Amino acid sequence: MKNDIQQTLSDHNLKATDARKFLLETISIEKRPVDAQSLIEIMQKKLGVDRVTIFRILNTLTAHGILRRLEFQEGKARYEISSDDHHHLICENCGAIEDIPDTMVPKIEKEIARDHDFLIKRHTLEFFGLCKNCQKRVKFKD
Amino acid sequence: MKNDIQQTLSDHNLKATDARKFLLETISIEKRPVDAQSLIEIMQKKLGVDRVTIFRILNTLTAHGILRRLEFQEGKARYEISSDDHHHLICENCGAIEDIPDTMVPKIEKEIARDHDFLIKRHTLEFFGLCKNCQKRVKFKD
DNA sequence: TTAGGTGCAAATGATTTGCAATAAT
DNA sequence: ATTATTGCAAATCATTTGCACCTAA
Repeated sequence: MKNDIQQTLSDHNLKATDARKFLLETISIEKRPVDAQSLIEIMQKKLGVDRVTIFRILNTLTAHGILRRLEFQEGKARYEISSDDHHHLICENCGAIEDIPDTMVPKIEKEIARDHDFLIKRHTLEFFGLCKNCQKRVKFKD
Repeated sequence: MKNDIQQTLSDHNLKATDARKFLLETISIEKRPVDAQSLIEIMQKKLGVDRVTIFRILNTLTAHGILRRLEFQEGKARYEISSDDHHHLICENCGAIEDIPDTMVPKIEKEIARDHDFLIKRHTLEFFGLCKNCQKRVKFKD
């Protein structure tokens, strides 16, 4: 009996190496998208995996659509398990990230396809601002 | 009589140096968001400006809201003059970038502010896919 | 067994930092 | 005259590449 992760990998004809399994487990557990550096720190301790391997795994899994690569204007990428389309509310003060479902964009995309004759394959929609808690604490809101 | 660019800079208490004026002119002329490297190549020839200066100008002008920093998942930033909110249709084949007006997101933002108690300060919405021309030419559309 | 993965060293590309020299107001 | 801005050299950070060795299927 294969578990979810093993199954996912074998579905994509990817070898189920320790590094890949551990990386997928770690990302699954994290509630917010993680950057390569976090994974490197965790996996270097636990498994002795080289940083290069982690970048390679992230690329492979992203290419296979198992992971989704995100950019929050930090000069580095973050990754999350691919799941239903959703967006992120990113607090610029504490870094909290909340997921919100994607309800409007599919509609917009149809209009765009029609009006601009553009074939949309993917999109990114992120909101930056202050979460509930930080609104109380931060003085300069604008 | 100050021109637009000089006026903008002085409004922000920024000195109107040749490098800044030239950079703003160049970005104004470009129809699509430019990356630092393009500016470096242009400005190094024309004015002999150092690359570091260009990065610093981009940071300063972005901090003052004169420019807007964009990330199209290329591992580098692009910049455009801050203007009305709009989004981009980015062709993954030829790199063409088309602007489209932002009509829906303001509505969405109100709902989010209400439902999630999140203070939105800015957002990014980009669509990736194939432009009209490339749809005809590219074989593997998915 | 064997194609696909990984480690290590070194390279690349984008962007930043420190400090002394320089120019805009 | 002052303070902001620039140039130059060197550093940092994220990510990639080449190649020999290793291992999951």
